[in-house]
Amino acid sequence: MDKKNFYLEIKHVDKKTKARYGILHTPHGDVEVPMFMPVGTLATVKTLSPEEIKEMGSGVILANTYHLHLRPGEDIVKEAGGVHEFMKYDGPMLTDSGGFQVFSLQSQRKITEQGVEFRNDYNGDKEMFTPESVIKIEEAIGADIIMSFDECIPYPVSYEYAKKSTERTLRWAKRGQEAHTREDQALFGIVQGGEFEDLRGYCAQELAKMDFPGYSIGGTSIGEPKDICFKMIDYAIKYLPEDKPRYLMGVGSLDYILGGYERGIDMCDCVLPTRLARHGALMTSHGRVNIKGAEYKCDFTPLDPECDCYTCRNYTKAYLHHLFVCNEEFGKRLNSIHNIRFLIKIVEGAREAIKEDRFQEYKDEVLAKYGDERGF
RNA sequence: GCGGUUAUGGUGAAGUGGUUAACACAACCGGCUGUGAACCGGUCACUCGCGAGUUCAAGUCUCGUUAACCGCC
Repeated sequence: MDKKNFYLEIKHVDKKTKARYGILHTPHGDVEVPMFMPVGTLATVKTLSPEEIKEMGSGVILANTYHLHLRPGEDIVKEAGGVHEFMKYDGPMLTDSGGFQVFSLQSQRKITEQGVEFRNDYNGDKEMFTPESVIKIEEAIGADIIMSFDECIPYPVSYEYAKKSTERTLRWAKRGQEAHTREDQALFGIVQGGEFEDLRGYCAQELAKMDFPGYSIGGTSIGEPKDICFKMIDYAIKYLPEDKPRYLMGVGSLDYILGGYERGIDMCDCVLPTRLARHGALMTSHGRVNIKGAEYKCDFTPLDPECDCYTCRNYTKAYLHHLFVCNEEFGKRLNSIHNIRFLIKIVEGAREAIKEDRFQEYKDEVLAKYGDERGF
């Protein structure tokens, strides 16, 4: 990886926490960290156009190697000119490797040292993902940041299994790194290790030795308690190089996001805001709003008067309620615009707070306001 | 006027005389964390048109009655 193409420029570290503010330079532009990345599995953030995503202030968006391999196939994405050209998004992009699908589709696959066997449900073919083949697919897709092929270890899990799996994930990281050829893509290593301090530490140290341009912390937000998630970060992050970006995978509720930033995380992603939006759960400055509720039928006020998004500037809760009840696509879109913007605005506030050495206060204030038991 | 058919929640309806009246939609309330997710879960008929009867036991059988629909005068 050419250092001129991709690097993290740390501008400021919060005096009282490990939170850091910086600029991540990528082949498709510079973005500020810490940041939140919306998920666009199939080369689309469901219901949203690239213009809408940009207007929300989103830095990077994700796509998924496993899903794009199945449909339409990486060769078609490559023929289109790469994922940016394919979906007409010229900002930075990241592809997840399919490691999470090894976890979420676990009933239909078999893990071996070589890789993961699975069945292509669209044509019935038996296929195998290996650390090398996944990198090859990610190169064809062409995102700016790509992930190593890993196994996302379930929670809870035995120490023996976590150890075996983590060692294998490390070998896979090495194999992926050796297979990676494109100079304009940053390949991240992924720290696994379950909830075990020694395994997390060992995995982080071994990955650090391999000198990746960035590091992910994986195996998080899969049902483990919050304190365990934070420990998994702490166990790993002290061994990760300061000057490289750290990506906390799959984390999307406010307490986890801000808790991650507090510990030195630079980027995280989650389907939560977009999925909640499509299912009618909206994140607002006065708590969660289930827009399908009958109480909004005649509520002609904006969803969140404190929000500057397109939805809140133009539409009422009564209208959003109506669209949801009628299962109208436009409702899902307006809801998604709002939830992502809401989250990104809080992240923007976090960046400002870090610059002014008041991240702790900001976090406490935000969580006191939104992050209660019915929070998000 | 005569003969026949039907009658079960807001709706569409299941329901050999035997616990708690199936299921679906609607309604109401939740959930969703590197998206197999326009998804998933919960609540919603102390009662089967009405009235008698038979029976240990009736939404189910019998009689009467009312209503709707279909025939025939």
